[in-house]
Amino acid sequence: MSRRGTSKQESPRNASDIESRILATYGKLSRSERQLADVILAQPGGISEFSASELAELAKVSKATAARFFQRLGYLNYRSARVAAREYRRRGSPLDTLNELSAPLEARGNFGIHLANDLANLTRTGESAAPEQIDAAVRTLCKSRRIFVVGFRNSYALAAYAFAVLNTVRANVTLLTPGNLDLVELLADIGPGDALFAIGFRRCPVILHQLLAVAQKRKAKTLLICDAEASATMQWSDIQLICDIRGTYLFDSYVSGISIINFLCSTSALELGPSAWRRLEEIEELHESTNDLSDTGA
Amino acid sequence: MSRRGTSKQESPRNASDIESRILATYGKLSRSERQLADVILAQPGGISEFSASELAELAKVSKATAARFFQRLGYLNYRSARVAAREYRRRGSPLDTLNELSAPLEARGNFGIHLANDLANLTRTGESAAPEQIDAAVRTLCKSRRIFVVGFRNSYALAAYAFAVLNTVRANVTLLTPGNLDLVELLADIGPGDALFAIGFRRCPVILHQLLAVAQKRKAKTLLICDAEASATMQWSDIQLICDIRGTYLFDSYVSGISIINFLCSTSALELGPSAWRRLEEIEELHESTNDLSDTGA
DNA sequence: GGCTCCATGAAAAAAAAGTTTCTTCTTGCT
DNA sequence: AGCAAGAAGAAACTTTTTTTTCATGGAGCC
Repeated sequence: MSRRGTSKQESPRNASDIESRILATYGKLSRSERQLADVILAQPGGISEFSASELAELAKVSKATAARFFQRLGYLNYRSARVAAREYRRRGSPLDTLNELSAPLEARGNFGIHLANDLANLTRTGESAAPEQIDAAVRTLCKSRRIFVVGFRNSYALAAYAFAVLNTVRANVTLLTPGNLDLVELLADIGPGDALFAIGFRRCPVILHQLLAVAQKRKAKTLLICDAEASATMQWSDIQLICDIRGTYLFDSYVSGISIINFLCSTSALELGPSAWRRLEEIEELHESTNDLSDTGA
Repeated sequence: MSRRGTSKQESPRNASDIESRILATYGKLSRSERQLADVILAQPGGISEFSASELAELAKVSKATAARFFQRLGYLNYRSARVAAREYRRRGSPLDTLNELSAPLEARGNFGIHLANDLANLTRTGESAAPEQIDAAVRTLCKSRRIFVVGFRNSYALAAYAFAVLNTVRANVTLLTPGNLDLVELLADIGPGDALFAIGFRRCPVILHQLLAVAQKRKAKTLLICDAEASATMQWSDIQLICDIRGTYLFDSYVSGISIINFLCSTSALELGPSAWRRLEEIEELHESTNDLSDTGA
């Protein structure tokens, strides 16, 4: 019982978060206070990541003003504002429910953060992508006689995707599955006119370097999709496409890799024109004739 | 030359974030340190929201230990760890990108359009995602004794991804590779306490239905990631996560699928807690001892 | 057993952070 | 102009946080 927090301890307002409180009084703020308000509102992570002094400094305002600001906002002091912000942000975390009463956990909030991060990855990747590298990649994918697709560990999934899509668009695409001896055959086989399409995101095995190096030595084109940290690998490839892969928590995000691969293959299909369409059509017919797809819809 | 960061200032490691640093040494930590590590890893928002004292209290450990912990992790002091965490989290903030570019995407020609489409897919998927389905999915991934991951055609790549990530987090995960006889073995083997994690995007073969149906009949949990058009398949699964997959040109876009899978696995790791972290560390160590990764960076 | 080594917490010391006081400055009003 | 009110910074002050020092206790070794 007892809605704690309505006591004199805290603010009379029951406004939930700092942002609301600020916005509710934004018009009545003085110049310095507004500077502070602006700084605070501009923090996507909320104020709990900052000390009052830091905020003051960011707003080019004295610590005194900052201290007063939070009191005027209705908090007992900065500390209580900070923990309030933290609690607020925390609502909706799966851990919450886990810790508090293991009943139905409600994971709403964090998913949003996760998606926002992936959105940012995509956007940044798009911004930094070099058009001429993309062009070169498409040309390579279209003009090479044979294409070998390779990727290890996490990158294997992307390689599998690239293979699946590319293979519907053109012939002579091979996915080198890790762990078998195809790799050796490749080394014996690859040459001018071929291309090695490598996916080499963070934590990729050294063998990828070796494959790229050999392919290059044999005059095959080498195309690498990787992240910015893979600079060691990049030097072994003719064309590099660099993706943003930052994840919110433990794992890197590969959405931008997937997206680029899709784009490359789509564009290649466009470039190949009728031959690609004919192939797509044939594949479709094959599936229909074997009747193995279940797309009857709703 | 010039491995910045080797100076006395900071750590010799170039590990980017605190979580990585912790995982890299998790096994070598003492009891108290591990308590701290657990508390820290359990914070989805990172440490920057907390003071070292607060962390110490949460971990039931003295402030002294906390202070030492961050130094041992390679930071100059707690403050620098906190700032690092904040910076790390900040990179890639959606605000960053939203504020800074927003316009130029469309100036990027077809690639920009393509990316914009993927962005929209992600956003829509996020908006329509049902939190209780996500919760249920995470619970299933954590609590099931064994998990079988399956996907055909394009969905195979996503299944491979799901397998790769899930497998770093928990044991008893199996990827059913299409085309071999594992499928039959599965049918004989699966039962209550197991889960079938199926990726069934458009144009999936009927065998997926069959697998799901059998799993369900045998009281295994069935979890399906699919698109809105797969309603025929959905009826065979206990939990459905529906992604937007509209592509700009020939191919569907799987970015939202990748994103959801990443989220599910991350959240599962959080929920599994120490057991997941220990596993991550073991895997990391195995790779290090076999020396097969090439992460030396620049 | 006696020894060292190391982890740990308690407490002291050092350093920041946060709050209050006091003074200055601006602004608006008469 | 003179005055009052309020805002803001500097600096003094208080509180909290962080680091270091020191003492204790346990694990492993001779």
